[in-house]
Amino acid sequence: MNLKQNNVNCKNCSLDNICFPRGLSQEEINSINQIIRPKQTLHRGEYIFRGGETFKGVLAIKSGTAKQVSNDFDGNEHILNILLPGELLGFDGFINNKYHYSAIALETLSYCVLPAQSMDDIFYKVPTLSKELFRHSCERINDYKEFYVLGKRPAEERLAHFLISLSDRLKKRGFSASKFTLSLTRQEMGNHLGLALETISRLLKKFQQEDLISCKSKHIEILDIPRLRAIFTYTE
Amino acid sequence: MNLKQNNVNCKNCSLDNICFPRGLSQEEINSINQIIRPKQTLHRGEYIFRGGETFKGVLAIKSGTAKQVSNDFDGNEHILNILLPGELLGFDGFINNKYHYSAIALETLSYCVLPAQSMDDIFYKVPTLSKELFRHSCERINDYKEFYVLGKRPAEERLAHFLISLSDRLKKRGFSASKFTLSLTRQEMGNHLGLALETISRLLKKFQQEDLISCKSKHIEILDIPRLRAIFTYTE
DNA sequence: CGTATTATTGACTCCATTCAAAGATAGTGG
DNA sequence: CCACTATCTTTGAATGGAGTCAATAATACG
Repeated sequence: MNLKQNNVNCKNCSLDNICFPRGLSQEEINSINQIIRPKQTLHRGEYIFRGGETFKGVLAIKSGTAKQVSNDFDGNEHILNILLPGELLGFDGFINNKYHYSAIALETLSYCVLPAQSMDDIFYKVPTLSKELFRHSCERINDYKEFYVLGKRPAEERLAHFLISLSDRLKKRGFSASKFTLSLTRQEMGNHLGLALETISRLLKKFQQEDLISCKSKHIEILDIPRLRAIFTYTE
Repeated sequence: MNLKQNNVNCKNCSLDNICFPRGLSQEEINSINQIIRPKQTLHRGEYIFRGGETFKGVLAIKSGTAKQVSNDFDGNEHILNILLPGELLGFDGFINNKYHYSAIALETLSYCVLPAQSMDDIFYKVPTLSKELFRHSCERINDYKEFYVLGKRPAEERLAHFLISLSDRLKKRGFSASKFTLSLTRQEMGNHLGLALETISRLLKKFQQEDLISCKSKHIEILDIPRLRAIFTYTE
């Protein structure tokens, strides 16, 4: 462990209003600071954790992006979600003390850890954080409910929703809402959205012809956010 | 409020190992007993809560079944889940202090309430229950992940999974795993699974011709659980 | 008993998949 | 730095699974 890692703490982290410290007081942030293990760095393709591994804690992406992946028994990969900085993962490890899905870095990535062995401590001593973790997990439930409903919609709506959802989440984290690099292949996007990679390709072309987006390889620019948003009609 | 309602308590409830008291000690069960509001009764079609309503608490189905429903802005209903006795609902109310989805009784139903106003108390004073609630919410995340992956599979697998999932959950609750009454129309099943009602009708017929199930109106009997289970290949 | 809702069945249609082949891009080593 | 290779993307054509439409049958309900 080097000094640079130790420098990371929640107090001076730009994600403090999104990540673990959301809703906590200064004192509480100080106290979780002693619990959170500072960031670890990974590169594209490396595993943050694997399905089946023992629960090591709830994690927070500090920088970079990741995909959450489930494997069925045929060996098929299912991309459950894309994770952005400030987003938490690993809640499922709380069930039977092991992770049920894998998380893989999509690009150079760093993350912080709320270690499994301190979870009990948190429930006993930091009720505000327990509550916050609970709220986070409830939010994930809502995310998946949205995915689930969206899964019944036509391909065009699914892709539009995916792009807008990314845009919204990036904006919330201080990144550009209209211009970003998506470290996913067409294959991976299709996998995540339950569509063939050819369908993704055709739809991206269509969106470009309609001047909704511009897209060169992995660089995506949304040219008309409201019109793209209007494509998927489903709202809570 | 009548005496009969007051008689309900977690200590003598048959669902104590599934519902709120799961994993709690006798003393802790005594203490939550004072928090949990005893059962309320509803009839088919009545709302347990409506999307948009203020969060009144996390609920537990005591008897009967319910559907969890989301409405898109076109007024279309989306059945997110079917709830059985001992299952908890209303976690989403924890976000912004309101429910985001509705819950509707599918038949005569009774439920218990862990009131919203005591949630803070629980986080501060009953860490074991906080932890248990957190675990429950994490399990719901996993449920929806499973739905999400399954949503990409063909119609036959989805219906097979739905029936087996019901069977498994009923068994866990002490009901018959092979014979049950499903208070859902073909329309509702189709809605939940993202299929047309005609598709449900055709598939149920097919399953019957293959001697996998027998089904007279709402009464379903699974004749060959292993073979029905083998239809959906996806496993965690 | 009659009416409304729900279920079945068939015919046709369409959206997205699959198959196939060519084109673009990125990464590697000489 | 360029050539070479592997991977990824685009595009077209054909196929198919599930949806839609429609008409009839069965069931539930007041």
